Amino acid sequence: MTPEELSAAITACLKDAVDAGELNVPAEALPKEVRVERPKSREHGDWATNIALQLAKPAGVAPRKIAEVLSTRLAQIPGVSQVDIAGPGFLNIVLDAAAAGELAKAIVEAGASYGSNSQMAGTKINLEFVSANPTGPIHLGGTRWAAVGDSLARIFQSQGADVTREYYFNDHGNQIDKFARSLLASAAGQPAPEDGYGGAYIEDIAAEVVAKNPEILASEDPQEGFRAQGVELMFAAIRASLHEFGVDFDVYFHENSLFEDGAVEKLLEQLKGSGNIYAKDGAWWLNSTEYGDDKDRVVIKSDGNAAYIAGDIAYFKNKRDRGFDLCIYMLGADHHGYVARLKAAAAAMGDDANRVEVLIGQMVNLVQEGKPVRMSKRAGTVVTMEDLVEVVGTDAARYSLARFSSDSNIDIDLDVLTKRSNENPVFYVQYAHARTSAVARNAAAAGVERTSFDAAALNHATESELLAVLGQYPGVLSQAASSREPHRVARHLEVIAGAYHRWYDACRVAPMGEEAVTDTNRTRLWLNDAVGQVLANGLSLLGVTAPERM
RNA sequence: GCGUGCGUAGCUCAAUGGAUAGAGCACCUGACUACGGAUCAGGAGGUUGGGGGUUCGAGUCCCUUCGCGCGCACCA
Repeated sequence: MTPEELSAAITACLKDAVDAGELNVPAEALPKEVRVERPKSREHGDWATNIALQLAKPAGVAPRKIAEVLSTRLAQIPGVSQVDIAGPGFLNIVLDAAAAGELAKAIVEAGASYGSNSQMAGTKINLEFVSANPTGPIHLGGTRWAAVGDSLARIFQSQGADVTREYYFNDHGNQIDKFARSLLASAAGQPAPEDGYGGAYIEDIAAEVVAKNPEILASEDPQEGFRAQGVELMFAAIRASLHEFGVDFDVYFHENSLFEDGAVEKLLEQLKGSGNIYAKDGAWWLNSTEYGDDKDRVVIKSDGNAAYIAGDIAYFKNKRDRGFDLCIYMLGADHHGYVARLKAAAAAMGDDANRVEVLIGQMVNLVQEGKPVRMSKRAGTVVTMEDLVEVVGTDAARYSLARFSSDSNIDIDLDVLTKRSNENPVFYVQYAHARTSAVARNAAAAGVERTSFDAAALNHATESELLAVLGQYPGVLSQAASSREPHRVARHLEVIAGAYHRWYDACRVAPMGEEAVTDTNRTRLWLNDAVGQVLANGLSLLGVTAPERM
C-alpha cells in the first residue's frame, strides 16, 4: 500500500463518516485529500495524519473526539493492522507487513515509470534558464541554473507536462558591441577597452577569427566581422559546455530575430492603443507599478528607439503565439527587479500575468580557507562550468548544485572542490545504486530469482523503513514539481540510500554458504531491485548517472 | 533609504504549520576475517540571530530589531 492509496482510503472514510452523520463538518471544510505523513518516530506507527486536528475548528468538536470516530473506520481499511490516537489528536496507523511489502513488487513492475504521474498532462511549459550572454564562458552561477533548470524540466516531464527548454540568446545590444570591440582590440594587439572583456578566451577567439579571415583587420568594418564570427564561436563553446554537462536546449532563441522582422515595432504600435501604456516626457511607459514594480518603465525611448523591455514584451508574445500555457523564467538574484516588469509585460498584452512565473535563485559564492573569494579573472578565481566539470566530473557537479534550495546562497569551497570531492553525497547515493547491482549479481550467482514473492516476509524493521521511503518517492516528485524545487528529489534519494545501506547491513539477499534458496531470499531480491530502480529513476531526474559498479 | 532573499550543530546545508529540529563533512568510540568498509552502530555537538504576536501546536506565518547577499536607468 502506498501513502497515496492510504490517503485515498482515509479520505473515503472521512466522507462516509460525514454522510453517516457521525461528524458534522461543513462541506467546504473537507479536504479533497487527507494528507498522510511519515512520523519521525517509529513509535508513532508507519503513517500518521493530523486530519482530526484540522477539522476540530470547523466541526466545533474536540480533535480527539473526531479522531475516535475516524479511528474505528480506519481500522476497517484492508491492510491497516492498527490505529492509535496520540497526543492532541494524531491518528497513527500501522500497516500489515504484507500490505506494506506489496510495494516492492509494484515498483519493479512499474520500472522507469515509478514516480511518474499525469497531473501536469496537457500543460505546455516554456522553461527558460541560463540564457547567459555570449560574451564569455558560463560561470558558476549559470552552471547552477543549468543543473537546477534541467532537473526541473525533467521533473515536470515526469509529471506529464510538455516542456520546452529555452535559452534566450542575447545577440543584440551593447554588451555584444563591447565584446566585439574587445576581440578587435586583442587582434590588433591593443589592450582591452575600458569597459570591455579581458581574459584568455578573448585572445583565443580573436586569434581564431583572424586565422579564418586573415584579411579581417584590413576590411571595411572589422568590428562587425569580429562581432558576427566571435559571437558564433563563443556561442558554440557555450553549447558544447552545456552539452558536456548533460543539458541540451530545445530552442535557442535569438533576441535579434525579434527586431529583424519588425515584430517589436509592430507590437509597440499595437500597445500604444492598450490601457497599459501611456505617453509622458516624449517617451512611452509601461504601468509596471500595477504589478509591484517600484516605478513605471520606459518601453519606447524619447528618441523613438525601443527600450530593452520592449524586447521582453515581444518575446513573451512570441512564446504565447507558440502555444505555451506557462512561461517560466529562471533568473539570478541580480535580476529580481525583473519579476514585476515581466508580469506587467504579460498584462500589457492583455494576457493573464499568471502566465508568467519568475523563479529567482540566489547567488553562488566562492570560499577559500573559510573566506569569501570574489570572482576575478585577474586573481584566477573565475570558476566556469568547464572548470567545475574538469575537477569533479559532471555527476558530482550537477548533483552538488541541484541538492540545495535555490532560495539559499550557496558557498562553494575551492579547496573542497579540488581536494576532497568524494565528500559529495552523490557518491553515497551512487554507491547505494552500485550496491543494489552487486547484490543482484550475487543473488543471480546463488540461484536467487524473482520468481515468487511473499510480501509478508519483508517484516524486518529496516524493511519497513525502506518500504516507507520508497513509497514516499512519488509524493516527493509531485511536491518538487509543484514547488519548483528539484533539491527535494536529491535529498530524498539520500534518505533512500541511507535506508538501503542499513537494510543491507541487516538483511541478506543471497543465502549463506550451502543454505537453500528460500522465498525470503527471492522476496528480498524484489526489494533490492525496487531500490535500484527508484535510485536510478531519481538520479536520472537530476541528470546524474546510476553506475552498476564504482 | 526603498524593495527582495537569507540567518538552523565547528563547517556546508535539510526540515508541504505537527510529536524528541535532522543529514553529510570534521571530531571521539566501536562492528560480522560471509552479498563491495565509498558501509553500518554509538557518542559529542542547538536558546533555529534577538524580542514580541497569531495558533491546540511556530525554524516555518505576522510585527519589530540586528547582521549578510542582491537589486533599485529614457543601459542592455
